Amino acid sequence: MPVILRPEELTLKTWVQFARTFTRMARRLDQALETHGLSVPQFDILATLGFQEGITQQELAQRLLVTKGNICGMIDRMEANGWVERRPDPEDRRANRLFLTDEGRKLLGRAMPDQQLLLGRIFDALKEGEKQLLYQFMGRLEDAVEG
Amino acid sequence: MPVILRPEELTLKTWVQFARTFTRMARRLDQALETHGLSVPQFDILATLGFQEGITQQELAQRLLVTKGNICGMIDRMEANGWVERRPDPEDRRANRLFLTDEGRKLLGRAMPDQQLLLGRIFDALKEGEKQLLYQFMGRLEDAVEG
DNA sequence: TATTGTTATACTCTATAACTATA
DNA sequence: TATAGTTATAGAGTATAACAATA
Repeated sequence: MPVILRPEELTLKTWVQFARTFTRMARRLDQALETHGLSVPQFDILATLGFQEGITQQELAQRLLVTKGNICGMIDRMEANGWVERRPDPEDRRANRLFLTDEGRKLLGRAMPDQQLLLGRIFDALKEGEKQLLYQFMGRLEDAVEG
Repeated sequence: MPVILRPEELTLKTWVQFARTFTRMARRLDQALETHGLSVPQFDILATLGFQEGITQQELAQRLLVTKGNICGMIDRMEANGWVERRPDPEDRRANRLFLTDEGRKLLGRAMPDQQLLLGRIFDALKEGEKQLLYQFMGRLEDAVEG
């Protein structure tokens, strides 16, 4: 039975529940990633490169909403682990293009199905149309954030 | 015009958008809290105590989904700032009961309206019924997280 | 024995800012 | 001048685990 909230308290409570749900889901996903020796930000980088290789560090930073200094350190560690590779951009000698190594691709191939399975089980709580709606709501909320 | 996604990609994309929206909103709220010298976790503690004073550190930890060791350090810093107060529980000498100081209450009184204004502006992107729906979805998703 | 809180330790992610090399 | 990346630094929040006091 759905809880109905009064308008005055609805916004705040929705945000609190939003944050709570995000935290719980993120931790569950993090827990699953640990079995692969990955953190969430590292997985995000692997997944982004799996989707589109050859982007620059700057582009990666913008997609993941972090600074380039942050990405630089992340890539240092991930390159040391043999998961990703920096290749000089032949047309702009300031820039690096980022690629997955074979090992990085294999690692992503092991971790991604886990994540999808977990997400699938959780999102089973919503019907197809509800998921579409949620996706929409998220987009509208993101657009409504100023700055 | 709403974007329609194919079922196969919907779950993953919804999660990615979910995480992205949460991050953006949390940073915007954090930015506003900085003007009061507060972090998000600190605000969460003030708000929790503003809602219900006299809880123990353990109870606070459980509500905020963090460990008691974490809370202990947070309260150390916030007590040093003069925002909260530990009072020994007369009935259980192991426990502390937590209270806002006058200054903590004033600080919360300054920071909370900011946060509510910001949230109000962002959540204006959703109609009343949509907010209710989102609140519901979040509760169902949280319940679907195992562990 | 179990629980509350404390302490010590360590780690990850994050940001800022100054620096370099190129554009 | 502006941009891509690097480096150094700092800080917050988080967890784990061992410990003390009390229940």
